[in-house]
Amino acid sequence: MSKAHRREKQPDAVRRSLLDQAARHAAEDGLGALTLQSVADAAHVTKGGLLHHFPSKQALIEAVFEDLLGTLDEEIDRMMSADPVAHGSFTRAYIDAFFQVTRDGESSPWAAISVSCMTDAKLRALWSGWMRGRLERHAGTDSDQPLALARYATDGIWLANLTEISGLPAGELDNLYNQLKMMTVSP
Amino acid sequence: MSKAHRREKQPDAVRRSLLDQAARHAAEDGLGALTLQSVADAAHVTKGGLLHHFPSKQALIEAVFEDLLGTLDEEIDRMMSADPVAHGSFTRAYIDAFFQVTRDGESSPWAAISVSCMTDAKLRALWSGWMRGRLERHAGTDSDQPLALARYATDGIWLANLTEISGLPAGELDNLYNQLKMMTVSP
DNA sequence: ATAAACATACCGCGTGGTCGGTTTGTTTGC
DNA sequence: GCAAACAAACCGACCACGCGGTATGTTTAT
Repeated sequence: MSKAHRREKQPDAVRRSLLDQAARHAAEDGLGALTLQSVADAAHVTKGGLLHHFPSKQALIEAVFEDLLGTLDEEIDRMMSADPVAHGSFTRAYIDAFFQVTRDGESSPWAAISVSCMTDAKLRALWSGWMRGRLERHAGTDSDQPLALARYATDGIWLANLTEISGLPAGELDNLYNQLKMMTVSP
Repeated sequence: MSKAHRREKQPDAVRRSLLDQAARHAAEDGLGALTLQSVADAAHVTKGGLLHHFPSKQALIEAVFEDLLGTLDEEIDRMMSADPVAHGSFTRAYIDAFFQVTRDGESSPWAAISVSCMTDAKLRALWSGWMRGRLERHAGTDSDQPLALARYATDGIWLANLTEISGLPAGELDNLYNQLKMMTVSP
């Protein structure tokens, strides 16, 4: 019994809240368990209100994913601009970004979403498109094979961290992080 | 309109068929799209018959996963026994096994299942348990950090291969494979 | 006045799961 | 050897529920 239509209209804030809550719920219970009702409730809006912003469930999910990709882009750009060395700068930023969400654990919106993303063809395309674009853009500095291997290993670690109940031990995580970072500075 | 109850009873064969068809459907359309009805149909049994073998959908899925883990175990054991070098023998078998299903692409039962496995807490536990047990068992030969990194990279490659629409190019796959194998023979 | 931003009520449908019955196998008693 | 008795395998009809989505009303902003 929400009364959002009696209060001041704030479409942007509502939309933002919907995206955030959808990401949260997906991260907690998996994308499969995501419900329009639960998201609407969490954002203090009715299901009808949600469907006004996003015409379908699929549209909502894609919007969440694109939003997440956007913040990832910003973060990586920020890190890259702070990196004095050119060679492997994208790979280092990639590693840093993923270890950051890895340390955050399940609280990170990325947790379940990017995993469940594989089940959805559209999201898969979005992700691989993002990755392809990014690799093209940094072809000059990040196309070496050892760098690719470091990125793959990062993905694997991130994946393993999700499967483990309480995440990988912090010490081991640090070791892996350092080793990966070293891989990016070789010729 | 199945008439399986009129024909000769063959519970083992039916159970096997149910597991296979469930794995197939999950691999094709994702675990989320898995339906008791579709699995039962594919196995030429009614939904009631299916629920006689597996008391719930969850039970079916877990059984499929355990079955898959069993075949993976066999395969890895077989490969390890054919490996003359002790150091890193499990890691090599692990790499080989995963590259095999990677090359198979979506046709492999592992495709969608192990991805969707992350969304389900029970399956996650099964997988991490399997991995933990295996690592303990081969602690003497496969506990080096470079080996762990190689395994993580394998996971990452396998994951990337799923996200790409038509899989990674075969040539690049071979390069990565060789590089990983070389990582396992260092001191 | 008009459109956007919501709420409310409702529907169709597919789903997982239950239940009682029917057929086939297997064991037991004589 | 042969029924009777019991258990396992399987069917077919059914149900309750939750889901995504629609249609329409009401409030607010411009």
